Amino acid sequence: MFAKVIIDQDAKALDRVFEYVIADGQDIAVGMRVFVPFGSRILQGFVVDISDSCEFDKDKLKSIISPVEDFSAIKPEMIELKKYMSKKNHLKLASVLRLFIPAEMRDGRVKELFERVYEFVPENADLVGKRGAKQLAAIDYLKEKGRATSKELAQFGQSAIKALVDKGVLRIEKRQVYRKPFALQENCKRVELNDSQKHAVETMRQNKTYLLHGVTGSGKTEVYMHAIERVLLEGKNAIMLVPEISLTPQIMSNFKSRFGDDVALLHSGLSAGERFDEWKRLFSGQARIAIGARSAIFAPLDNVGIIIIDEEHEQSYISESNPRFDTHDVAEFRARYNGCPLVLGSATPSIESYEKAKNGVYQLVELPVRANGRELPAIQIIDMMNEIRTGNSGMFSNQLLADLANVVNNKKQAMIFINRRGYSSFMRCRDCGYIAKCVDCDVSLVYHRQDNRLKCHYCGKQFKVLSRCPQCGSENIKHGAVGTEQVAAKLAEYFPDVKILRMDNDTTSTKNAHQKILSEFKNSLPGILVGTQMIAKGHDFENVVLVGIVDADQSLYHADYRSSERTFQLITQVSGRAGRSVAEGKVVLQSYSPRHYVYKFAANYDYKGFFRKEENIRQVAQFPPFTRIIRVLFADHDEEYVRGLLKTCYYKIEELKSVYGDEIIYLDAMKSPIKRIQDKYRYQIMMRLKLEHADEIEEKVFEIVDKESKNAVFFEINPQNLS
DNA sequence: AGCACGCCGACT
DNA sequence: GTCGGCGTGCTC
Repeated sequence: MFAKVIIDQDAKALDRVFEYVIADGQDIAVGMRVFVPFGSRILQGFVVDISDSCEFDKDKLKSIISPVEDFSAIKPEMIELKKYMSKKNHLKLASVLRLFIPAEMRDGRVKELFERVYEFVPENADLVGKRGAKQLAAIDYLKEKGRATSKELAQFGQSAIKALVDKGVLRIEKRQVYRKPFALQENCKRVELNDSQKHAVETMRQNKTYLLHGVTGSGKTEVYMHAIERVLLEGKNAIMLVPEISLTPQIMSNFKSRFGDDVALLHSGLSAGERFDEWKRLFSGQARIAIGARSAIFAPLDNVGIIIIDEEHEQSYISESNPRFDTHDVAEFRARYNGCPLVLGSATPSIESYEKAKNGVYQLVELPVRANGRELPAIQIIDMMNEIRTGNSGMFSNQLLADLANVVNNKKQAMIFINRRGYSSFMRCRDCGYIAKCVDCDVSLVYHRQDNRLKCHYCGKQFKVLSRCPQCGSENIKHGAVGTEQVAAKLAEYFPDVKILRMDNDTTSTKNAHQKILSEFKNSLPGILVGTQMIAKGHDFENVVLVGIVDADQSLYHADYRSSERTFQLITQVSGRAGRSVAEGKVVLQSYSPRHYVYKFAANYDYKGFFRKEENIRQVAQFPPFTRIIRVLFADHDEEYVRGLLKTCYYKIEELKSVYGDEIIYLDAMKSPIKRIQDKYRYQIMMRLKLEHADEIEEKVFEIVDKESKNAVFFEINPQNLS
C-alpha cells in the first residue's frame, strides 16, 4: 500500500503530496502523523490518503519510518476541511493541518501529566506488624476505598507509605490526570425562557444557518445553553465560539456550572499543558462541548450537533495572520458536513450576515426584547465642537462632568470608554513635526508611561524616550498622549476621593489581572472604570448608571469601508453596560462630528434603520457585500525584489481587464499602509470585483501570482485594511 | 525549509 | 592545485 503524505513544513515548494510505501505489517491509517525520510533528513508528515496505487516512480519510493502517535490525530472530517480551506483561501496544506492539532503536540514539548495512584493489595496486608500504627491506619483507610492518591495518603506520613509499598501492600499505578483550567462552580440555576427565547430554541434545529439577532440583554446565552442541552440529549456534541478572552471568564463559568466536565475550553489564555489536555478530552470524547475563541472551530469533535458563533460580527473571527481564513466559512463547512444547525448570534450583526438573512440565505431569528424587560439606556450626543466654541477645550464635556459628579454623589458607578489603547500618544517634535517611528516597521511608536518607553505595537520593539529631535535638534519634542492613563489621571484631578480603575492591554497583561480589576471595581462605590474595547464586553455591573464615550469618532476616521459599521457596533455594545439591572442608565457620547448618520441610528438603537442606510451606501459605492475585495500582499526583506514582483504580477493581472472589462471595478498596486513590518517591505495589489465572475477572476489572480513568486505572498478576501 | 550539488575567487 | 562562497534545484 501507498500513503500520500503532506510534509509538515510551511514552504511553498513542499506544498503537495509525497508518496511513501507502507511496509507490510505497518499499522498506518489516514490522519496519522508519521516520520518519513525526506532527502537526507527525517521529517514529520500527515497521511492524508492511502491507496493501492501510486503516481510517482514506484522504485524511487521510500517507506514510512513509523507513526508519531498510535492514533489518527486528524479525523476524516478535518481531512475534508483541509481540502476546502486550502482551496478557498489559497493556503498551504501543512499550515492548514497545523491548525487542527495543538501546537504543543507538534513539537512534543508538553508531557501528559500522570499522578501516582496507590492500589491496595489485601493479600499482603498481614505483613504489617502490630507496631506499625501509621501503616495500620493507612490500611484501614484503604480497605474501604481500594485505592488512593498520594495526596490522600499524605496524612499517614511519607515513611509509612514507603514501608507499605516495600512490603507489597500498596502497588503504585500511574494514571493520567488532565489539567483543568476552570474549577467547577456551583449554583447551576436554570433560567426559564421567555416566549421568543423558546421559539428561537425550537426553530434553530435544522441543517442550515440561522442569524440570531437579539438586542443587548435579550438572553442569547440562555438560548445557546438550551440549544446545547438539547443537542447533548440527542447524543451529539457542540461547538461554541466566543470572541476573545475578555468575556470568557463569565461565560465559561456559566457553562461550567451548567454542563460541568462536559465542557472543554480552548483559548489562548490557557497554558500549553491545559490546552493540550482539553484538546485530548474532546478528541477522546470525554468532553462534548468545545468552547473557545476562533481556533475552537477546529475542535476535534465528531458528530457535531450544533455550532454557535456568539457576537458573530466580531473582527477576531477573521484570522489576519497566516494562515488567513474566516471562521464563518469553516463553521459553515463543518455544520454542513455534520448536517447540523449553525447559529450566528449578535445584537449588531455584520452587514454581510444581515444581507444574507435578508436574501434568505440565512434564516433570521429575533429576540426583540430584553430578558429583564428593562429599557435600554438613553444615549445623549454631545457636540464637542460646540464645547470648544464655548471655551471648553478639555477632553470632557460639561455634561459628562456634571453627570459624573452626580454618579459620585449618589455613590454609584460609571464607565468611561476610550477607543483603542495608547491612542495618539506618539512622540512628536513641536518644531519640525518629526514623529518617532519604529526602525523596522515604519509605524509611529506609542508612548507608554508605565515604563517610560516608546513601543512599536506591530513588532514589540522598545525604544528610549527622545529628549532631542533627531531631525532638527529641537528639545521641544513631546508625547501628545490621550490614552486610558491620561483620562484616568485627569479624572483623578476632578474626583480626588473616587476610586478610579483602568483596564486596557497594559493593565491586563498578567494572568488574572482582568478578574482582579473587575472585582475591585465591583467593590468600589462610587467608582469609575476607564477602559478600552475590553470594558465593552459582557460584564454586568448593577451599579453602573453612566457610560461615557470620550472619543466616539475615533473608529469613524479609519480609511475602511466598515468604519461606520464598527462604530455602530461599538456604541451599541458599550451602551449596553449602563443600567444592566436596577437603576436606569444613561450614555454620554462625545463626538466632533455629531451629525454623522451612525450616531442618529445608534442613539435610537435602530439597527434595522442603520442597516438599510449602510446597505444603500455600500451598494452605491460598490463595496462588500455587493462586491468582493481582493488584496494580494507581497512581503520580503529585499525591497527591490518585492517591487519587481509587484510590477510583473500587476501587469499580468491588468491583462484580465481585456476579458472581464468593468467587472473589475478597481485595480491598483501600491505600498501597503504599513510599509515595513519586522524589516520586511510590504507592497500590495488591491482589486474590487463585481460578484458575478468574482470566483473565476480570483482563481486567475491566484494562478498568476503563484506562477511569478516563490514565496512571500498572502491573499486576503475583503480585508480590514483598505488604506 | 534545508541540504546537496556546482561553478568561480584567495589560500596553506 | 584545493577550500569555500552561496546560486539553483530537489526532496516521494
